[in-house]
Amino acid sequence: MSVRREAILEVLTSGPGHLSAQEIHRAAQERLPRIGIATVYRALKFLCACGKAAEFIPADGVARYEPAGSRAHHDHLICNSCGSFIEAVEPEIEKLQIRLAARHGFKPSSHKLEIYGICSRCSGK
Amino acid sequence: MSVRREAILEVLTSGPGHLSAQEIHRAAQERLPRIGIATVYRALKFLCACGKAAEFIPADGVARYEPAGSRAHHDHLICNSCGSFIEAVEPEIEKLQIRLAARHGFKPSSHKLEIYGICSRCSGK
DNA sequence: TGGCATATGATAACGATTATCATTATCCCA
DNA sequence: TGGGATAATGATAATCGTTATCATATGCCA
Ligand SMILES: [Mn+2]
Ligand SMILES: [Mn+2]
Ligand SMILES: [Zn+2]
Ligand SMILES: [Zn+2]
Repeated sequence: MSVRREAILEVLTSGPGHLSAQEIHRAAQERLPRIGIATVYRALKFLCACGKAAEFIPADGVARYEPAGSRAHHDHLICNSCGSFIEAVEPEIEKLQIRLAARHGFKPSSHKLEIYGICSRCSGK
Repeated sequence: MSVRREAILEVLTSGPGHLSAQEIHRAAQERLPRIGIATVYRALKFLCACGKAAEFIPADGVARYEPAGSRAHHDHLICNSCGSFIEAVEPEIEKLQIRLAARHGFKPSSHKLEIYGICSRCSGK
């Protein structure tokens, strides 16, 4: 773990989470002003490969990253209005997914459940 | 509906489904050799807007399209080995998703469930 | 037929990501 | 400790999917 990779992991764990590579780059530049965007992409790939970060790609096709390893799996509720990500998990859904896959002779290794809509803050309640 | 938009809709409904824009372009060129890629993108946007097609973006970030309107909602099992898309639906999951969202004060408008793994053909059974 | 809106194709532009390559930092052992 | 292998870095070019632009073509109705 080089000093930049440490810094990027620190951005992931201390920041608001669910950041894009560009956002991570901007945040990292506050500590390491000369860090390049290529280093950020390389570090993120490295951190994902060793299980310290996880990448996911929402409907706009831009990859986002969050810390992993110590954190449990979860799904995302994504607000179409403010863009915020709400983390949620429903164990029953997880179980049913496995059964659904099995019913089709499919061996699941990962899954992505994203629910798009309007968060409580944006719906003005 | 212009002749090209008809042709592209025909590609969507008659082909193997879950095609990317580039794949749709290639297929459409077999009937309309001079059709441009820009027309394909425009037609796909048009068809999605009027409910005749649906776009979804899997984990590689490349948009794929399928016919819509007459077809019911479904989720996808995506094979990491051969890239095939298996359509599946589990009504119980659909219900639980709505409850999960409600629990967070979230008003869902759409969702995407993709399960990645190995299909029965590729697992050699 | 003329006029105007829409559709089209070629191509430039764009944003995210990856590849390249020269330069630096880091590691490891004589 | 020194120096050479090795890995990491930053600048930048290249790539890929997608969108924007613009001139031309086509369709449609008065
Ligand atoms: Mn998350
Ligand atoms: Mn489908
Ligand atoms: Zn919101
Ligand atoms: Zn397969």
